Parts: sequence; C-alpha cells; structure tokens
Amino acid sequence: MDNSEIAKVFEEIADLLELTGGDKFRIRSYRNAGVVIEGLPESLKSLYAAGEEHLLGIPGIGESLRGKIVELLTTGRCAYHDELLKEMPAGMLEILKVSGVGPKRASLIHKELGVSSVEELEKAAHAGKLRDLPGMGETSEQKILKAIKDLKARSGKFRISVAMKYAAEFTGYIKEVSGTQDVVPAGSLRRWKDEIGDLDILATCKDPAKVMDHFVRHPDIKEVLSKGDTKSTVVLKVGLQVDLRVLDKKSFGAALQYFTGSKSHNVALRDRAKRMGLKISEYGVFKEDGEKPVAGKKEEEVYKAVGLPWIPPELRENRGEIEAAEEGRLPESLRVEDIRGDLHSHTRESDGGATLEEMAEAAMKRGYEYLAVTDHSKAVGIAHGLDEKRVLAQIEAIDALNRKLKEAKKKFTVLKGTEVDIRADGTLDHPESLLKRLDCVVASVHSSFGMSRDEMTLRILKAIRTGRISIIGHPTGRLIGEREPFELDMEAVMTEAKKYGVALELNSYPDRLDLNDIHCKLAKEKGVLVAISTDAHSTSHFDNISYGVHTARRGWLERKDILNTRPLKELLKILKR
DNA sequence: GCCGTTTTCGGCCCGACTGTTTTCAGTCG
Repeated sequence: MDNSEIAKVFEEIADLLELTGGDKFRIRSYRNAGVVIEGLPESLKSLYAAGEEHLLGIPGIGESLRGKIVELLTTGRCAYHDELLKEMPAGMLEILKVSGVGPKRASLIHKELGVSSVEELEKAAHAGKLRDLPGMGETSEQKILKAIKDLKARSGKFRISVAMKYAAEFTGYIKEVSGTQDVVPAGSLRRWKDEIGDLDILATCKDPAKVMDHFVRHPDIKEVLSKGDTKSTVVLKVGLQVDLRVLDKKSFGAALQYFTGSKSHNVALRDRAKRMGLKISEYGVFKEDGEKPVAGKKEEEVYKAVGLPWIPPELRENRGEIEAAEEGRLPESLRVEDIRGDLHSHTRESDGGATLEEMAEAAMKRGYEYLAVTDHSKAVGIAHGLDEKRVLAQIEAIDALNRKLKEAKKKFTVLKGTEVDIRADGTLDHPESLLKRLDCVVASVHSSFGMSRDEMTLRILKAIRTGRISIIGHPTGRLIGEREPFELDMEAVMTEAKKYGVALELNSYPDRLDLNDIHCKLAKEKGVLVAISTDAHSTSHFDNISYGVHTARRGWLERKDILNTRPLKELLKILKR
C-alpha cells in the first residue's frame, strides 16, 4: 500500500466514526493522520522496510496508529476499518460528499429511513420522505436534491492558472466598490497549490454590505450559495466556487492568516496559541480573558504573538513548518529572480511556436544567462521530433547564434540540447554519439503510460544508467485534470539519479507541475538537484516559471537545491558530470 | 487517539451562515 491508500483508510475511519457517533477527538486524530501521511515525502513502506523504529516520531502518529500502519503494510487490511464497515455500509461514505449532509443528518437518514447510498437518498428525497425528519423541512429536501445533482456533475478542481485568472478578475471587480481597501486572494491560491478547489478572496471595507451586494451581481456567477454580512459564497458558471470575506482593516492580518490556511496549519497554530494562553481568530490574537487584541493588523504580528517568525504561505500545510519556524530553520525562500536560465524549451523545429532566435531573444529579455533548446526527438512524431541529421543542423545553427551573441557582447549563451524520448524499453531515441555532443540532455517519457509500476521504474532507471542524460523531464507524466501520473517508484528513481548526477525536472507548465511539492521535499532529502524549467513552446511560456518556483517553495527547496540557479560556468560543470 | 514552557491525565481551534428553530444544531471552511 502506498501513502495515499493508507491515508484514505484513516480518512474513511474518521468518516465512519463520525457516522457512528464516535469520540470527536479520536476522529480528529484519524483525520489528522490522513493529512500528515498524504504530505509525507518518504513512503511509509520504505520507512517500515528500513525498520519499524523509522515510523516513530511522525507527528500525529502514536502507538495505535503506528500499529495500524504496520497492519496495513503487511496485510493490506485494517481490522478496525473492516469492523466499522460492518456497522455502517460503505455507501454512507458517499453520502457525506453531498453538500449540506454531514454525519449527523446522514446517520439520522440511515437510521430512520434505511437509506445507505446516494441513490437511495435521492429516491427518499424525491418521495418527500426527508421533510418529516426532525430539524429538516421541504427546503432542506430540495437543497439535498440539488446537491446530489451537483455532486454528479461535479467539475472538481481547477488548475492554479485558471484560478489565477478568476482571482484577478474578481479582485479587480470588487475594488470597483468605493471604500474598499485591501482586496487580495487568500486560500490555497495564495499557498500556490497545484489544484484549487475554491477561490478565497479577502477584502477590507467599512461598509461590508455594499461589497457583498456588488459581489453577487458579477455576470460570471451562476448561483449564490450564501450571502451574509461578512461572508458570501457563490458558484461561477464554470463551476468554480468563490468565497468572499469582508472585514475591518484592523483585522486584516489575522483575517489573511486565517483565510490563507491550510486548515490543518491553522488548527496547529491555534492549538499552540491556546497553550500559551492566547486565542487566535480571524479578528485577531486575544488574551484568553481580554477583549482587546494583542495582534491583528498585520500577518507578521499574528505569528510574532505566538513566538514565531512569519511563515511563507507555501509552507502552511502542517508539514513541520511550525516546528521549523520555532527552531529557526525555515527554508530560505526561493525567488523567481534566482533562476538564471531555462533548461527545457522548444522551437519551431519540433512543436514550438517560435524560432531559435526568438526564443533566445525572449530568454535574454527576462535577464537569463542561458537557455537550453531541447526539441523533441524523432519518436515523438506528432511533435515533428528531430532525427540525428536535423539535430546536427541545429547544433550548427546554435553555434552560429552563440558566435553572433558573443560579437554583440551579449552575456547570454544558448545551450545545445534535446528532449530525447525514453522509449518503452528504456533506451534513448538518439545515439550516444549524438548525445555526447550536447550540453543538456533532457530525457522524458511520452508514450506507453500504462506500464506497471515496476516496468516504468525500470524503464527510467535504465535511461538514467546510460550515463548520457542530464535531467529527467516531467518525471510523472501527469496532466492535471486530464491524465493521472504514471505509476513510479520515485524513491528508487531519485536514489539512482543521485548516483548518476542526474537532476529531476520541476516542469512549470501549470498543467504539469511535476515534480510536485511532496516529490520536491523528497528530492531535498535525497540530495537530488531539481531543474525548474518551463518546457516553453512559445516565448510567452517563459512566464510560467513562477508556477514552478512557488511549487518548489512548497517543497521546501532553496536556491542551492536548484540546478538552474547556478551561473553558466558552474552549470556546465555539473552538466558535464 | 495524540500529546506535554500547565500535564503520563485531561485537555484537544474558532466563527459564519442556514434552516428550522424561538435559542440552536448542523454544516462548512
């Protein structure tokens, strides 16, 4: 079992306990364990293989949960989980996903009406059976019917680039209301998560009602889910949910902290405050008895009040950042300006939209020192991949361009490269003699995604062992919202990459963003260099670098962990290895 | 079920909105 599967079992146990009326703190423990395990860079499986003592010291995992992890790893089952499933049918877990139906209502409906699946719930609602239950009426019944419909049509999550677009639109729109002060996106967008569930916007204004009235009139809105004095929730026509919160300026820092999350970071922070005799809410930090806030205007003050330095939003996932902050070992924030060049780009020779010269010009304009041109190899026929002859011609063109740049006294170098296809059998799609002549060899998988985990791992290990590649491109092959990452033993790949001096790419294209944040953390632990590239297919794609940089920040990576923060000379030395 | 600048026992984050209620429970984030 991998980490996600184990996390899912614990999350299900939490749900089942809620449905059966279990202790709420025990429920919290299971839920928290799910979150912790999901964010663990190393697999529990390999930690356990190295000795059970390696499972000690994972925050939130105590004696009992450790035992269940071992049980799951060794037997693939958890007796406690099975036991609970005997009491409560699995279909009830689906019912909890219906918005507006929580554990209390779900178990009431189960007990009173014998409903045990979403289908049965829908039938019961249609038959008008829900309205007679205590605490429910006809309105609730209709809401549930609608929620079931929405669940079925659920558009799911949105790529961060899409959410960014709407964030810009809505912050601009809200600022049209006179008297608004700050209007900023918060939530998972501010934490730069690769997928955004809903968009959270925070505004300060003396007259919140006016802001709310304006907000719910935006033409992109399909439906207003709730509208209050300080908080409203709407759903856009594209399916994205947008939450707006309006507060007074004196609470801005506390509100921004609260609204940025994550939930589990906030729980941990508030727990810490409580132990210090303080209370944190979106209105400020308060002494337990006092009414006057001790902090609230600025986010920094909130952290300071609980004895911590400000924690960058990208780290706020309760993955050890509070402990690191306390001990003064937060990673130094990587900046977009730290990137000195791009190591993965395409020209019109393959499937790019711009010429070699145009790409070089655009990279230079960004202030880069270098750009690796890495067009596809012939196996990727759909992208007009280059055969050996065309690569040789491109090498000459690049040499000529570099001479021209030198004559013009430009401090910029185009690196000769390729994105060579890793064939299904793990061999590379260019001969070794050709690869030897290139500065930067990105090797990527473009086909046969459906291989088994073992086959795919071996395929990539084989490519690494050729000793002819510099970087593994988009190492999991995922396309967010379209294609799942392929099965891969990432730890084995990283171990081998380290051995052969191969870097792993963090592809900044917002549909890809792989390595992801957790992989980045693993790379850091394994001492593997990460190349943050854009895979630019046009000059405008270079802008995507910020998605990559912020994802790297989410993975605790620093400047020294990144290959292309190096100056050209140092980079070439590393690439030669 | 976890955990310890109060603690190996006794705590465990905090508030907004809605519907069905006349004071609040349930849900959500």
